Amino acid sequence: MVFPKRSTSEMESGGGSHVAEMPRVPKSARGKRSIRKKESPGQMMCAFDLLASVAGKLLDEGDGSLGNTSAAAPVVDASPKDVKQFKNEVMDQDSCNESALVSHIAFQRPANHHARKGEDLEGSHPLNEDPKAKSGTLDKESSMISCSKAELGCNFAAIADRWSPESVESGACTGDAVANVMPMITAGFHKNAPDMFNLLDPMDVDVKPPPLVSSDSTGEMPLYGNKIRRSTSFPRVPKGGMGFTVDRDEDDDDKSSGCTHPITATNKGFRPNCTAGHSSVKKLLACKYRKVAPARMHKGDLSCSDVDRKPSFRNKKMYYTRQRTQRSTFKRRKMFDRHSALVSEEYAKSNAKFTARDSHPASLEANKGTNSMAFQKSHETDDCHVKLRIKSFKVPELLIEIPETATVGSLKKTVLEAVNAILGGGLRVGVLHHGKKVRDDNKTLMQAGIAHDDVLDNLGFSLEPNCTPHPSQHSPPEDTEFLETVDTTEPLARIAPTDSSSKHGEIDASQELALAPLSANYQGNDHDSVYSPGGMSSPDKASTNWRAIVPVTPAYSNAGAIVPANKAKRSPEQGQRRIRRPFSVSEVEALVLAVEKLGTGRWRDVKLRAFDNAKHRTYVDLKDKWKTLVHTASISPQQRRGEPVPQELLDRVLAAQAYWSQQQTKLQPKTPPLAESRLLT
DNA sequence: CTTAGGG
DNA sequence: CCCTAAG
Repeated sequence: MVFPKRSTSEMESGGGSHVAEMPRVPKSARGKRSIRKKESPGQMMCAFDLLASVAGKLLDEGDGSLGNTSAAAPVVDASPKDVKQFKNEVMDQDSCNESALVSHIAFQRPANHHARKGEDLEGSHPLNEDPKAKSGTLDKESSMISCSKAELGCNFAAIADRWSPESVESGACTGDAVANVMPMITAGFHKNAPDMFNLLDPMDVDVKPPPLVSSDSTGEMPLYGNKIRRSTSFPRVPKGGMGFTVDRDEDDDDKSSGCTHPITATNKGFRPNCTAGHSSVKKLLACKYRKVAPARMHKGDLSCSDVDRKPSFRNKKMYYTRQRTQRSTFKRRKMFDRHSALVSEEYAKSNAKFTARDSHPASLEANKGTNSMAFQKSHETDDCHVKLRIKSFKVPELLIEIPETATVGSLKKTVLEAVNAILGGGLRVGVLHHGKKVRDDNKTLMQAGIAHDDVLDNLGFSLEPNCTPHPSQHSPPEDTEFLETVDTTEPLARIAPTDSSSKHGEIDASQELALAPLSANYQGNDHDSVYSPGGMSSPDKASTNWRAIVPVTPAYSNAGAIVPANKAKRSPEQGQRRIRRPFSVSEVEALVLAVEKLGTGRWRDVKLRAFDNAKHRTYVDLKDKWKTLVHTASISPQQRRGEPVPQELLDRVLAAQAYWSQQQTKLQPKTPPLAESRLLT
């Protein structure tokens, strides 16, 4: 048989030479893995990404304490100067930002806060205030808690205002087209604080933010197009069928959630370095945080609950800062979790404005569900395109608790993390039209009244918390999965955030978290149809009402409660088992294909080759799956359980298994690789 | 971090 | 899937 299709083109470094990839290439021979990250060409960054990236940079550069190498230089002594520096850095970064989209991050001091705080911040890092005093200072407005901090020993008071959807909306709508919003992050200080310094400058948004929405020619949302379409078209793939092939680069489901990327970033981004240790961040939203890490919320993961319990792949990757991130460690994450002090953030909401302009005649249908009723694009044909630009998103509030003794670097890190977390997973995008929330995701823009000629100022976007209140609700995880998330979410929006990877390849989507990821990468993946935007498939899930915010917010709003609450509820922190995600036939196929080519024993490569986009599915998972496949293939069909795997695939499994094990043994003695070629034929 | 295996 | 031992 012809097994391994040995194409010389393997990705492996050595790759080419003869036939098949060598079963085992010495690591040294392999290219640097870290570098291997693939980048997807066509992706663009969206506002979310930008924000995230900014944050990432911030973090990254932030201070040595964060970095591995620079560990030595804890930022500890913060002199006023440091702060300044910090600020500058930020600004610089901001300006550098490729995309330029970005927003500012400002630290504000609560007006009523003690002056000291401000001082501390500015002056130096370690804040020596009396914790108590601080907590006392909380605003009344803030629903959050002071208590928790005490426990934590954090000095900053966390403040959280809960925001209601309404508020969000209103904010969003407001309208000046131009207003930029900056994500404000309130750390310990109040949000309204009078004086704040902007760390980042508002960039000109002009720069073409990556098209959140616009792209012209394509007609559909550039980025997301695929996804969307797919979703619509294939609400769900029948289990048995092999709908899509997973095949290499594309497969997998995770893509959908945009969250992923951002999230990922987050996690990775910070290195939990202990140095900073003290501060950790916890999201209020239980979900957020966790999710973040996991990144994917849809499918199986229900939102919050399951997220990523263990640090596994998902978290790991954060391409953001580090290239190598792919392989970043769990450790970080773990550490992070552990130490985390807590930062609670409120949901961030944000709004964005965008302007719409004319556009091409393309259709926007993409976002609408398949079934739309009324008109499709009845209008004139001319401009069916609505171009929008989101100038910036504001992250309304972020609560962060951090010890006074924390370094500035840790503060940065914390903020970054919080931002990433939010971006990553905890948010979904809402669309507001004339101040009203447009909840029907299936409507076409036209139907929703968002026409090219109308849009400009009437359209708003909001970021809403994306967690689900209780995982329990979901029924079959599969079905439900995504819906929640999607539900309210505007298709477009979801899309937007995405692509992290594209940018520099850095961000991976790994995280499951967040928003729908959309990275281009995923295109092929959906087979699982994890998310069916349309939500059409399952009735139950129906959009039900998981409106984003509603349920969730309340729960978490009590800050005080939150912290403890989360833990109490489920401290997923360390570990719950990951949810089970049976391999689909297409995934199996992809696996088989990859193994045929790469052989057994090179799981990391298999992962990269065929499941790079599947955030969940670690190489260990793949190896395990292979193990089970081999077993499955060995037993009688009657004894097999679960979704049946086509016999053809099983046969290939056995053949590949046999082939590669043979190779392995052959090589052992000292057989030259060449031998294999003969064998093959 | 990866692999390989056992649980 | 998880966990661990070994590289």
